Amino acid sequence: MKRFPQDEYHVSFFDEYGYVRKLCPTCREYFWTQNPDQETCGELTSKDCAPYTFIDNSPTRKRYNVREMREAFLSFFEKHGHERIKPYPVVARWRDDLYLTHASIIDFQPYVTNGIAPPPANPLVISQPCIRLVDVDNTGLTFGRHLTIFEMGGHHAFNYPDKKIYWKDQTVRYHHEFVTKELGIKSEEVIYKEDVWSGGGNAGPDLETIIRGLELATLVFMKFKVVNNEFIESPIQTVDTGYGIERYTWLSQGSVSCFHAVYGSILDAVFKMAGISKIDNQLMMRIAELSGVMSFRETASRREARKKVAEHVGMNVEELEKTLIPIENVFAVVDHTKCLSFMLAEGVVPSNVREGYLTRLMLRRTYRLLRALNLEEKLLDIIDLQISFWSEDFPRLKDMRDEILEILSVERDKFEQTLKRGDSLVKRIAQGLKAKGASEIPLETLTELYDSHGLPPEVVQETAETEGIRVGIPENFYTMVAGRHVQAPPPREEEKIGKLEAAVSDLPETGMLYYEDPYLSEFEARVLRVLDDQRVILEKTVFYPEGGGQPADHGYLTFGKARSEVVDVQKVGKIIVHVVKGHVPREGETVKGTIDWKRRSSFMKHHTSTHVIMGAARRVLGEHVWQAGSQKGAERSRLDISHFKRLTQEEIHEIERLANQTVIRNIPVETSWLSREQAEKRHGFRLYQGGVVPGREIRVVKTGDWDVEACGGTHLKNTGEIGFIKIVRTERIQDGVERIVFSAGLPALKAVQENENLLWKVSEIINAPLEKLEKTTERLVKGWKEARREIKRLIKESAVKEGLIDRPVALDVRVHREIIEINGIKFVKEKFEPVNVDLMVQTASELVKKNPGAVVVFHGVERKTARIVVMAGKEAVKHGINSSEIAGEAASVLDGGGSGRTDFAQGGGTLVMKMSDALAKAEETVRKQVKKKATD
RNA sequence: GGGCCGGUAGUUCAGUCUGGUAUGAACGCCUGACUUGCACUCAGGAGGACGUGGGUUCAAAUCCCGCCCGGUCCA
Repeated sequence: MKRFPQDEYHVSFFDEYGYVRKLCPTCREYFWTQNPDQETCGELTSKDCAPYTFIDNSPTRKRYNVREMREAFLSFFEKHGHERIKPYPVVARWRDDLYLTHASIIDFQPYVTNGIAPPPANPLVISQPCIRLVDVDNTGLTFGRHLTIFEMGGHHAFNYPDKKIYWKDQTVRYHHEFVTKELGIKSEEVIYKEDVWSGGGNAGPDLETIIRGLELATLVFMKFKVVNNEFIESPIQTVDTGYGIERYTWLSQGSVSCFHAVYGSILDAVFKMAGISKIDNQLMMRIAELSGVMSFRETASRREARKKVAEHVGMNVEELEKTLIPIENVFAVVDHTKCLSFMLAEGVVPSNVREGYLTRLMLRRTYRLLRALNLEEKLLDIIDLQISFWSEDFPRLKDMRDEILEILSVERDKFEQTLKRGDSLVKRIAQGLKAKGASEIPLETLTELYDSHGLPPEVVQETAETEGIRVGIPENFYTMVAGRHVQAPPPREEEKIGKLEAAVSDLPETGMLYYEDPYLSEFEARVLRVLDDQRVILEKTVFYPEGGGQPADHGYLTFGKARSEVVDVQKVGKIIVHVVKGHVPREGETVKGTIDWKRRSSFMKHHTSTHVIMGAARRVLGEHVWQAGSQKGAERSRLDISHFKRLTQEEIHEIERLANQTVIRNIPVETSWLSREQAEKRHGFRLYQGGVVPGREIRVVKTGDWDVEACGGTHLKNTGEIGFIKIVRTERIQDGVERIVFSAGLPALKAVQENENLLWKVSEIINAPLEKLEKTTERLVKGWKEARREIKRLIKESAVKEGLIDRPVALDVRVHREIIEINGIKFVKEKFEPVNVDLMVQTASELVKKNPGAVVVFHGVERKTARIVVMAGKEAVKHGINSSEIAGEAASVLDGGGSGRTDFAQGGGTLVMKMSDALAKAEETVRKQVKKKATD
């Protein structure tokens, strides 16, 4: 990363307070200090520039807990003219480029930082819960320097060309005043380290603030946009600060770990559950002083760091790890469970996609940690502790408590199943390998176990080694797995749109008549442009362009005596393009447009129904239900919702009932255009059901008290016009996403009638009245199964009887059986009519069992195929009989094939009239085989 | 969104690559014997639309193509 020149960091505050710029000899970074003796940058990182010196030795005036620290921060900036803003959700639903809120500035990107929308206040201050999963491996190891969930205190100022709030100097002064005056830290203890910050398409110089080894805040001066790796000056200069509320809390308490400072009673409770009681505080403190060096991505260097810590405290590594690992695990557990609670409180459903997948990974990781601590059954208890601990500051947790616990227990059960399944799978594989004399699981199997069955190699190792099978885990295991997934990205269609965009960029916005009055079906408008003889742009239109899951309108444009058919309508920026077939109007001409009203009105019914069902689903299933996609049709539409279980029949019916109740209530549907910040303020982030909505102004569709969404579709005036909603079926399109397929209006009635027809048809077929359908079907299936069993039994019985080669004449119902002797081998031929392969096989089997010296050839013809079954007794096989060969030879005469084992084979063919030839061939083959053996 | 794995007896699974009788295995269940406690033991028995629909073939649990259901990895 490039460095900025000194000027970018040199603020007048530094001169005024006697700060000097130095170069850290260890990490080669520049820093500013008031202390002339300060040699290094003073930060404890993996480069080990300095140890922590605040452990058991706090530099602050008093001890703060998280709430007190948050409040101190917020009210300090409030006092200095900042407006306090409520935190945003930890799931960044207003953005499509990331899943989780990982910094306070995320709340204002991209609309505010790009100047599209004004900030909710300027300047403002916020304490934003953030989730960062990149440091998940380091959580616990570094005693709390890394957390997956933390609060970022941010005071932000947005400087526009015509309106400056404050910039670098003031930002540093605010920070300095906060830590010295408010917290009481000595000025000379505060070091400012130069750095370059870049992220989310923006960049700028930043100062990291370091006190007693700990980095506490980052003061970022966003003044560049990043375009193609180049920094371009941005017209808006944003002060983006991040104060680690937890780190300040830790500093103020000087506790052994940040977890002690933040989680207090929860940490104690988990230690107690884990039976960790005797913790050597002196030892812990000495470890803590160096804990920051443990942050590494690779296991190898982590071991090195571990060694360093061990030396520091005078223990060997094994001894140290034995004490330390359970403690680190507890640290990670209290962190991860808070993180999970917050994610689930936002309604994230664990799944195999997007933020749901991150939640799943988090849960699985937590569960493994708990297992290592022998605490897996305490998961829900710990979550419950977190919920009550944080609820006072984040009441949503409390509201969502029951849902959080239910989602979690379902997800945990799933994982337990996976582990259980995996365990027996590994055992079977291990036993199979042992049987083959192998002693190690092949790498390919190991990768497959992970990739297809979700079993990390460590888990496989654990199980396999109890079976005495070794498991070698290569260093680059996960890279290798990733290699299995590499593939070319799908080609994009962006280019075409780009071309079109250029061709219409000079035109004014198309008037959207369908918004002014969604019931309008005819209009007149002037043609502004015609492209490629098939794309028509009008000054205004009632044709709805495809968008938001609602298909484009169809219809006609008439002009003079000609007319063209509109087959598609697309939106390019703010221009609406009609794709037409047939005659094409001229530019400047006035045309009359007519849309296919039946089609459109059905879309409107289905679209409003989607919102109605959405509201119903949320009420029946819970607040975690979000729209994951939707597609409207004229007959049938679908709505995908996030939910953690398959929908039951009862739930579907309840959703259907509520939805229709809403139809009957005839609720007015109001649409309005609101500014983004106003819409969010009034309706919350629930608005973004269909995904991110771009632009400064948002169209809000409000269905009374039932549902409100940002939506660009055409809607009915009130829900009563829907008439009737019928859920046709549901399917699970992904783990955690259920698809509801439904019909609205008359198509809904049609759907019901189709089902009814089906019932009638079935009733007719099985000849039972509708009300007895269930009982009768049950009886029929039962009877059918019994009959199958009976047939099987009879075949066996008959086979035993018929299997006697010299049966009593009375039993000899068949006249086809022929027996001849060939060199002491009894050659038995018999025609079966009708053909029943099962019976043939069973009878043959019985026959050779009783007559080991017999060769049986059973044959028969059904329709156009001839079948042959060959069976040889033990003695016959010893005499050289090979059934497979006999079947093959005979069947080839029939223009077919046959094979099997020496004692049993089957064959057949289509030349049914050649059966006698085939049998002759069979006899000939038997003679050959016997003769050959005799001469051997 | 993309990839991979799986669906066979009440349950967990063999069998699928290489098509040819599901003598399928274990556990569970039923009957009986032996025993009275630790996964009792022994003998016998019942229990299968091989997920589903097509195709290929003389012949499909097995090969090919849809679909449904479950699992899992990646972004």
